[in-house]
Amino acid sequence: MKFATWNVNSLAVRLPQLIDWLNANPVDAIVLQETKLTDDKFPAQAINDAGYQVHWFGQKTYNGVALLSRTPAQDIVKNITGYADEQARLIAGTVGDVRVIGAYFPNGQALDSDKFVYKMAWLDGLRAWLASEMQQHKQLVLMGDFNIAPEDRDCYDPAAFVGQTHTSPQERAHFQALLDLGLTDAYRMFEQPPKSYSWWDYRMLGFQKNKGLRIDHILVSEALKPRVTACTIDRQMRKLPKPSDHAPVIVTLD
DNA sequence: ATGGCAATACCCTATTGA
Repeated sequence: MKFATWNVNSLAVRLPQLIDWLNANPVDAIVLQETKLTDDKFPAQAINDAGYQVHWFGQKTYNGVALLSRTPAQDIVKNITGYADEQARLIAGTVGDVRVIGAYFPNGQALDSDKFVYKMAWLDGLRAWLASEMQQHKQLVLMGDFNIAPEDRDCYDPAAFVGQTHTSPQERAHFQALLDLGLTDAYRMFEQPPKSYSWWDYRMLGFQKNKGLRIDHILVSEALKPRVTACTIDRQMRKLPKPSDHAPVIVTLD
């Protein structure tokens, strides 16, 4: 069984890459972030034709998420129950015996910005909802673009990020709080190449110089953890013409 | 050594991303 997450940075632009990727990587489910499409513009037919069921939840210009699965997903939830949000950032569904949650965490922009206040409140809301969700679904995976680099080794230059978002103690405390709920970072269950990242800035030859961040994550519940056999980042996607700035992350389970 | 991007909306320059 395989699950994946990918921030596509506009599904309108990245749809051909997604279809090609699904053909080459027949995962059981994948969650997408930053589709940047209103619901009426979502390319459901092309995704169905590729062999996937899909639920989506979007808005114009920003955000937007989707859950694709080979078998139909049940009990779909959009955004965080109990946290009123104007932005389309989360979608959940049950695929087989696993509760799959796909999320596009807020960026935060700057530590002193209103957007950072929103990021903290959103994370509070996520944790509260997730705690109850995990009680109802022992086999659960939370994946997406977390916009948090959990450790210094997840950032190409930790010193340069001091005072900025993505690596701040506040954000890392929130990431740890998710782990404390009983979740495990699937990527770190295995030995990985040093300087492994999932996002590289389009500017400054970020990818060519491997100046990146590992901010796209797959967290698994205790019940799911023993089934995990691999977790990888598909860097190849970042090498294509017109790439997303994020690479897909894939987890394999027994 | 430095700086180098992309997508969207709306009206061609601004905003946002991370």
